[in-house]
Amino acid sequence: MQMRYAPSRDHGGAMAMNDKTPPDENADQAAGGEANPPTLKTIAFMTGLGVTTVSRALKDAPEIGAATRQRVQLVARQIGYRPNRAGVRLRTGKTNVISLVLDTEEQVGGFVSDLIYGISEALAQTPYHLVVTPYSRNNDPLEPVRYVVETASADGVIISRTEPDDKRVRYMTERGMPFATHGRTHMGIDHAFHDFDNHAYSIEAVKKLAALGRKRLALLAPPSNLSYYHHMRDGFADALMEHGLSEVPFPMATVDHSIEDIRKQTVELMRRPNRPDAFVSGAGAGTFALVAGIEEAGFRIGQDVDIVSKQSSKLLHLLRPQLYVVNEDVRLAGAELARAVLGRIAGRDIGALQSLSKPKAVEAYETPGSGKDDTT
Amino acid sequence: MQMRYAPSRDHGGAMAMNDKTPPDENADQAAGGEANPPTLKTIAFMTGLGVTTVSRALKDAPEIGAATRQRVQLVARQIGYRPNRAGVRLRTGKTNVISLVLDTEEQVGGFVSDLIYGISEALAQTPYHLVVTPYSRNNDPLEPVRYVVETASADGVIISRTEPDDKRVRYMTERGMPFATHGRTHMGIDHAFHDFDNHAYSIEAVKKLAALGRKRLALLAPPSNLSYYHHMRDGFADALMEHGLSEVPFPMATVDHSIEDIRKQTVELMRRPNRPDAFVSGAGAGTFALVAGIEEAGFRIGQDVDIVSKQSSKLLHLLRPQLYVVNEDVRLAGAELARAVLGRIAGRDIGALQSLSKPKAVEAYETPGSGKDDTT
DNA sequence: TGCAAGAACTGTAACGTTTCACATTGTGCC
DNA sequence: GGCACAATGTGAAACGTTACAGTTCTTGCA
Repeated sequence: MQMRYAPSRDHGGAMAMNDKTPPDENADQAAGGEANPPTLKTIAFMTGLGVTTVSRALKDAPEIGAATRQRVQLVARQIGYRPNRAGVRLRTGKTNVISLVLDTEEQVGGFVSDLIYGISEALAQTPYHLVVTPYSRNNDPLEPVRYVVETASADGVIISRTEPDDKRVRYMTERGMPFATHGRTHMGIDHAFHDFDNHAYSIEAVKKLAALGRKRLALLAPPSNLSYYHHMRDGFADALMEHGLSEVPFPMATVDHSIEDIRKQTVELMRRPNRPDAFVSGAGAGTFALVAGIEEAGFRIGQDVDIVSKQSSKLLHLLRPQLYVVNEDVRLAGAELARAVLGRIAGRDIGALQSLSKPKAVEAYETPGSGKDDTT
Repeated sequence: MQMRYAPSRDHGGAMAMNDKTPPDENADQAAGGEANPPTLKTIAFMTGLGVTTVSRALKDAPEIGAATRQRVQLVARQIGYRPNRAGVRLRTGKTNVISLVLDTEEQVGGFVSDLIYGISEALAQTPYHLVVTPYSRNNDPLEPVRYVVETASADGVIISRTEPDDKRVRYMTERGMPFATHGRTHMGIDHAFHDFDNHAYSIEAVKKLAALGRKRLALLAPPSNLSYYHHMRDGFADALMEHGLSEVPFPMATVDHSIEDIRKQTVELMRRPNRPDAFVSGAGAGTFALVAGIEEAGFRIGQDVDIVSKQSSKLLHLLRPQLYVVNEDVRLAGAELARAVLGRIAGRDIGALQSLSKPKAVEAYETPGSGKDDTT
């Protein structure tokens, strides 16, 4: 698949061998050596054009003749030309990078993996790279964002752990940095986001528990500074009201607490006289702790207590088949978030870049072997 | 914290206002406007030096006077100078990027999150960014690596899912790309790695099961193409021999299979006449499936069957307290891997960049509340 | 025929950095 | 006094790209 350096097409006008200098020592005709990666200059030399023309031709600029354009693009493809990221970035400021800002204390459960995979998938067919920018929950969450903005080290940012009044959102909006949030805000700023509908989730969860005849419900909620705390809590409260159920407050535990803490708090809660007879849980890992605490206090899931839990992995039914679960597709969330930032970067309308993922129905355990068993 | 542009220190020789042009419109003395980020030129202008001198002074080059060096560094610090990554990269080829190459079908369990957090932590105090380069298990694992090498888009690479004869290792070694592997190889190539000692792990696991009086053990192993399959299997076999136990083959399930598949296979295995009375499991998520399968077949953990399992999260004891676990610190692995690549990039000796993490002792469930209870 | 206008292409400069080869001192030594 | 030589600093060029301001043709039209 060898391209000749001075094509003899008698097609465009002056095609005489010109004096353009070949890029460095590439002149030794592809002698099987360690050829440096081709640049615009390489293509310019091969086609006999100027680098400006080549640059333009590759991005379909209108002032380049159709024949030339095709010729350049053909050559570029043949020799596997890839624009040098540093060159582009230096000249234009465009980094082709999306920064995912992550809290490194994030709870277990594959949440982060799935998010990253989802984003990666969406970015795969684009020139964008994904860089992970971590921060510790103890530090200012604004700091990593400020870093990215100040150093202009990404074209777009994805953040999670969104708060109702989120300074990162305000900051990036002010600075004009495209971004998308995992979770919504309530601060009068319109921005791209993807969110799981936790309001609907807790309504469904309560409905399920009501149908099971449960009366006194506790909520294992997110930390109260996060937006989805409010969504989940509001849905919970609304549904309690609607079904005439009461809440057993459980303020000492959130999904951010350690497994150990949640377990302890649950034991304590269950030993109270007015213990709950059901839980709605905001996170899979937390549910592990809930179950442990409940059983340690001497009660049984599905009998004394029912639990509806969100989960992003599929492990809960293996923990206790009696659990009711709602699956949250975090991988999808990642893909949506990527789509959203890319949209913002491309200048698309914010309205089109906001999505809410409705929870599926509450699932009970489906006894295995009920499907077709293929062997023996 | 305002720096004057023409400092009046009568210290170094000629300090007269020179003709060097101020960088773009920064000349309007920090008028509260959107000042562009400072560059070498900015510092050169402020100090009255040439950009070459400034560049040298900042990297402690020997041909710069101590006084000048300090002066430059002071100014740089004051105005918050950060080298422009694109500039450096274009000029030197150095990207200040570490690429983590990940299989996006990776099993659940927070493995990836922890790895990333570990790496991030180690990278935090360096100029390095972490970019995640995904690939699908269906595609050629060499492809993402080739991409990184060909486009020189990172200074170093971390790979996992290492095979005994790993073409990625060969490729990167040939191309001189610094890298570290999560897992060892056996191909006569010396390279940086971090690994968990799975050989020791399965020996400990078998020992534990032997002590419990178990006789017929099955192994939920990694897929046989991966290096640690052999380590784990060899340790398993050695220990069986030593303790005079026998193996019940369990070849139809590996830790890479879906939860569902493992569960099914386990049920089938347990219904055989010569069912195992114990398992050694290579992964936490797999153990969930094992437990489900065992119980579905009508047996009880801790009674009819014992299991020793590796885990990276801390959930197994909440699943069944009767399980025996060995914790694998993946976050540590991440940090070690980062240290290792950085070491390779710095040209350090390979020998110093190989580490093996010994398993801790096999842990039984510690009944909660046995420690100090602080409330009530 | 002359000329304006368009089409097609080009060179130069710039982004911020480092490297190279060179310039300007002052200093020690004979 | 002259000279070599450190010590210290310097401008220019280059990395690969794109934007700007031309330049060279061809073509249409008065």
